[in-house]
Amino acid sequence: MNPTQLEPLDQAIARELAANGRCSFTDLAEKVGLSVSAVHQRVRRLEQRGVIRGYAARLDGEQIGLPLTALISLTPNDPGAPDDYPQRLEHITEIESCYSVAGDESYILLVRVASPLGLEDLLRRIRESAKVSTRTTVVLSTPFEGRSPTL
Amino acid sequence: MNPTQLEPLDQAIARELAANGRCSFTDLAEKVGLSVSAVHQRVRRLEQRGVIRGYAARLDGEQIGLPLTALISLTPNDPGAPDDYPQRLEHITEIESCYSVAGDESYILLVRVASPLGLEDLLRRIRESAKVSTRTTVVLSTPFEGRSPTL
DNA sequence: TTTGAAAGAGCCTGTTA
DNA sequence: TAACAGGCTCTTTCAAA
Repeated sequence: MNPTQLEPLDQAIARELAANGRCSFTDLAEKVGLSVSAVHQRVRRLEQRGVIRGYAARLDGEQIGLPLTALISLTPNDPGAPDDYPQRLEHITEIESCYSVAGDESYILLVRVASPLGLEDLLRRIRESAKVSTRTTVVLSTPFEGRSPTL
Repeated sequence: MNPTQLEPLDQAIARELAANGRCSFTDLAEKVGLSVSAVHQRVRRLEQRGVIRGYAARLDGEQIGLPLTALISLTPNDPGAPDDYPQRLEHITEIESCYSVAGDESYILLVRVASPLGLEDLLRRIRESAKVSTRTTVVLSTPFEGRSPTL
């Protein structure tokens, strides 16, 4: 599944792009010590292989009108039902991430909403869409988030 | 703090860059219906204001050698100690995100490691650095993650 | 897989409206 | 604020090793 392991050069490229997603190929080439075209080719390959899944601007929740973050744990109401919860939740755009977890609960969602009222409405939609009970943990502040991994 | 609210044009730009962080200014200009230089100016302003906090390649944890994700809840050992936990944890690069939360626990961390042994070692370092008890929820799979918000 | 070169596309500044 | 025009940089493809 994991062919060999990421080559050091690819590792360096991925690390750099994780930290600075808009880095130019020229800069990238300098940093990893390859020609521009060689770097270009490797980046394309990393994208094709799915090592790089995409690029995103990281936005400030406060400033884009979604100041309220929460973690929502899901417990199935009907333990016999088929486990298609992610599909049932996919259309709810307030859900940024969905993790299937080991433990008392089945899933944990990370969501962002505009207000407590928005959270209330979101919870209602999650419960209805997925037939689950929810337990919500409100995020008070975010000391740091989305740091790039050390490869 | 949130001057007025994000203008529709800035909103469109932020939305596009959240979905496609490497989008060229030329494409961006077409999509939002402005000239390239006007878009350029707005993007720079969004970056300066901190609406856009940066750009990142989204990497596949499996393929970069960090297949194990976990959520770790922290409870202070000494409730009287000053609350500088984020600072105490900042240097631990396996911690991708750190949320201060309302509830039984004080913080929730999202971490990525290479193996169960790596997780064990990480937990030890977290407990030592921050003087906390930990409760760990292992992520079994990630149906989706880091979706861009709907502005 | 890497390089270098070359053409085109895109970036970005200064100026004008 | 936005558009335009320039000079310059970056991207992308190609042939060669």
